[in-house]
Amino acid sequence: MRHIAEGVGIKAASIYNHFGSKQELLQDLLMLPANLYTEEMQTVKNSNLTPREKIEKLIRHHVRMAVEHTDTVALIVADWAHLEGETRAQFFQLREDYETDFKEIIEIGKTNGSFNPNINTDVAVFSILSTLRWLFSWYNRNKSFDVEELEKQMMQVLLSGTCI
Amino acid sequence: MRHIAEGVGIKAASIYNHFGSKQELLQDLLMLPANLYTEEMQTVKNSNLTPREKIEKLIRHHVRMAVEHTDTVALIVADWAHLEGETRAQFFQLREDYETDFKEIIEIGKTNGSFNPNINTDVAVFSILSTLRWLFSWYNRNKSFDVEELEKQMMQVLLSGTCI
DNA sequence: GTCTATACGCTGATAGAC
DNA sequence: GTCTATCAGCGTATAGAC
Repeated sequence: MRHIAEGVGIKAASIYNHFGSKQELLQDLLMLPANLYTEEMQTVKNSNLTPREKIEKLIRHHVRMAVEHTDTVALIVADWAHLEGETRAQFFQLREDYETDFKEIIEIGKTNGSFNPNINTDVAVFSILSTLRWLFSWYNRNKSFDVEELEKQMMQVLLSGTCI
Repeated sequence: MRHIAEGVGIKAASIYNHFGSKQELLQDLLMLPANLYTEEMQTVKNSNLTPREKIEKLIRHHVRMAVEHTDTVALIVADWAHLEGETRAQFFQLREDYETDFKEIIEIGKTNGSFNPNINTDVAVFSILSTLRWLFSWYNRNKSFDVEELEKQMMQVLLSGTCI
């Protein structure tokens, strides 16, 4: 709290005029951006895009978040583990629902020919989301990389692989 | 230190008869397994496998580590950030060298037709290693998954992608 | 090599003056 | 809404008995 206070030019005690506790501060910083992923998922689900287009739109959203809100994504990925009680359960639920929706899109895509039915959906989604979650750390070291090129590359690597 | 001591049935103070400090304990736990990745990379580099086979061998090694030494990999991935001083720099170097070697294999593979020359090597390697680093957490929730099937799936997802 | 006792810095948080 | 003063708890680590 002392470090955070120093960052905004006040003393630690003054933070408690704005947030009830350190935990409440963490919750306010985490949950709002976390909900952005859920909202994007709802938009995608309610669209009439193909499964392939839906996954591409979600990937683009992850890339945009990593690029435009690098620090916020870093906070979510690194510090969700410090959430407690009700809010922690709520975050877990958001995350689990997101993954379930993601998998469902892939499953449907498997049946209509846009995704390879031989791949395990669990493994594939884990791989895609692992990469997208930590993309902020890659971008932190490659800030000059063109955003549209990054989107294109992520699409190719995550969907078509690195081989010929 | 109290928790660790409790885990082995002694008091926290007694740990200091075996390790000079908490930091030293962390270093001993981290650096030995971290070197296993470097050793495997040396073996692969000195082999006469094709680039594609080299990457496949490295992927298999990551999967084996995640499955057979789940807790150790979790420790490395989560707690390397708490390393200090000389050892921290040493860990960074190991990791950086590993990534450089990994990228070099892909680059060579691009020129002789086993990897897609249109993909950005940095992005591809980041994606592959992100997945492999966090695989331990997936396996923690899917311990019953067959190891050979997991190897096969990882190979397919990371190298050929999820699309048709 | 284990224990108890203890030092001491850092952390989150509160009380109360301004 | 900010500050100073202060607290209680926890963390790592040491001293010294057994």
